[in-house]
Amino acid sequence: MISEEKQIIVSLPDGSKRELPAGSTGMDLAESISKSLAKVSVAIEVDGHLRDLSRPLDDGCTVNIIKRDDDVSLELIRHDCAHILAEAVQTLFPGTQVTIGPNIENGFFYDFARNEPFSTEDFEAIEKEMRRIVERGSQFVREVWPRDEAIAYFKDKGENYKAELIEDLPESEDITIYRQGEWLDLCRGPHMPTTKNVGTAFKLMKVAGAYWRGDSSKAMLTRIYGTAWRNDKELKEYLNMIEEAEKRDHRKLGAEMDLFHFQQEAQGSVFWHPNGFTIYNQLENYIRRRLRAADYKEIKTPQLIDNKLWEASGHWGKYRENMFVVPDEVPNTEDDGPVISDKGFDKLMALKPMNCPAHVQVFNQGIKSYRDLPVRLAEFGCCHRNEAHGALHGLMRVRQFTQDDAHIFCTEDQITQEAVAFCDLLKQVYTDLGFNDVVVALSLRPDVRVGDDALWDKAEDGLRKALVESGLEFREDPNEGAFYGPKIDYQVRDAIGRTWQCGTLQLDFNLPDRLDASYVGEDGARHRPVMLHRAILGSMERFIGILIESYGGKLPLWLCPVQCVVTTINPDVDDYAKEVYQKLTAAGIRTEIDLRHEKINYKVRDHMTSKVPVMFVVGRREAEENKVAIRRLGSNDQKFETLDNAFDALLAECQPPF
RNA sequence: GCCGCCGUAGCUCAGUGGUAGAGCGCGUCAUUGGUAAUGACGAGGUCGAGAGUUCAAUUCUCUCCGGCGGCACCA
Repeated sequence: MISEEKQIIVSLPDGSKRELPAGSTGMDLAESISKSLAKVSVAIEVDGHLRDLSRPLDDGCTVNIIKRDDDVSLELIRHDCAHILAEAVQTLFPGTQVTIGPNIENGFFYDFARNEPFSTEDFEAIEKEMRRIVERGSQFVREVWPRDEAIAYFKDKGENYKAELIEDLPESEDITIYRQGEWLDLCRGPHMPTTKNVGTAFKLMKVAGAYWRGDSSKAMLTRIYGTAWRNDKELKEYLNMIEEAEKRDHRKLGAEMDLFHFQQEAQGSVFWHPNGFTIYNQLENYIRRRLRAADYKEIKTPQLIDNKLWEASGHWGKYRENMFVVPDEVPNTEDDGPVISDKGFDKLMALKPMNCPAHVQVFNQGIKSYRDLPVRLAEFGCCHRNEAHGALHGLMRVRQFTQDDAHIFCTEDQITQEAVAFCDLLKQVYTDLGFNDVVVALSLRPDVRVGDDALWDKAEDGLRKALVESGLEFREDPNEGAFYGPKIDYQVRDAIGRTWQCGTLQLDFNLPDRLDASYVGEDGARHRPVMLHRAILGSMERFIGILIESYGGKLPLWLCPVQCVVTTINPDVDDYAKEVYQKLTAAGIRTEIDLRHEKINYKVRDHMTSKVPVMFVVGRREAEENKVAIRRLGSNDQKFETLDNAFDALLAECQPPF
């Protein structure tokens, strides 16, 4: 009997089409292609959206069958893992409420509400239970529930967080539940066919606190993080990568290379050591040269400024909680009585948390004509911010830091040219410093804002054009701009993949108005300039932290604290070594001489472990022939060169990129 | 700031209810060496701070400080 059943037609990624009975699922499609394909399939991608293999296909759609080996299946494995973790935790720790558990980069997490905190000592038992659930091979079954029923079900189980989630889902959305055996969870899906598809390549990594719905006024939940991969090899590689990355931690290398330290009397502020400050100065000088060439004028503004200016700028109201406030009063030095009198609190000053208001003061001196614009004022501006204690992180997040800051005052018509010039300059600097993995975001107008739409149009177009011309890939974030203007943020990654904001370009239509900056236009009337806040490195401290991690301490020669060590094999050649040392030092190469009576093996190891990039080793042979033996960090070879040739080559290599 | 973990010599760490140990580093001596650790000896610690329990606390409890991992924050 020929069925009159309706047929549907679906397209495959290669363009071919297949006809299937209506109601056929992804699995049916896979089976129609081949049994072996069906075996390894875990999901389908329908018109670009991942779906369960068990969902029926729509007529005319394009279907990509996802195999477990495919890259996209990683997110399924991780998401399934989160569910399995939740079931395991509820099995072992009854009374624990589940909340949310998404897949993330490299793994997954699940947030639990429980009176007792979890500890990493619980991991072994939880992982064992997870493996049992995987082995059990329960099917993931998708169900659509009526909203009220779902809310009632979770409330009845004491799962108040889940009930709240459902209550907040839009009416238009189906309430979907995924079952795995006896256990179920509210979930949008999709999932793989069974828990067995998750495999065994997962590991719980850490416990952490996390606020419910990311809101610090709400309950603190316990988050368990895990990592999950397609196979044990991938898992092992990832764990090795993490281990290697941790060796590049700038806090660790900072101590090993004797660059800087922190201590609790000045928590969150850096004590730069000679080695570290050499890097700092080299970097600062490089930026200074770049800025001069780009027609910036360097200034220096006060650290301590009366609160009247902060009130005028608006920071006193909005930013004060992060400011260090200082009474402008001679403190009481008697043993009795308070250090500061009541009156002292009426006369307050603050350490600047940013440089902008001070730069407007410099701009405001005298009368500016449109012919003076753009005015570009740069400062290596030392700022203090009273950051939350939990936010401090080595050089990356400190309480005292120096921005490579500048403010450009220009007309509305100059926004684009200035943005283009800045993006070019930033790209050039990042290239010189060896960065190409930069996350760039363009943040566009929020709902609440100052300035009219025509100005925002001009500003956003200018920034977009600048980014396109600079050739960096970027994403656009609607609504994410500041109320005072759109901005570009440049983020770079540290050794273990955390991103840190470094460069920024922010347009400001507000501050010139608040602080009454103006210029005389061609028409003889006074106009408001547009203000561009911009930094290339962001903070000297943070950027040096990133540099250290990015190079694993093996910095480019021009930034190295010690560029060359001259050392001897035996004391007979001390005089020759000194001669070599003086030649290099006289040429400005940062050189140290090591005449210790140690074996050459010991001295080589010593300097290699301190990451000295180049050693000139001299013995009797070299002294007689006026040569040096060159030993470089990261190589086990040595090269013999005449002193003159070695010197010329080294000197050339020590030159900064600009 | 919130949750959790941690704090022993300059560094990395072991250890114990009866006031401490290793390696590296440091100092002295010997060694005069050919490319990633020469040997011996020695100095060095109020066991983060304060309080409590105890005959006795570095060890157990609490509070504080700091560090680490997250979260929140980073106009």
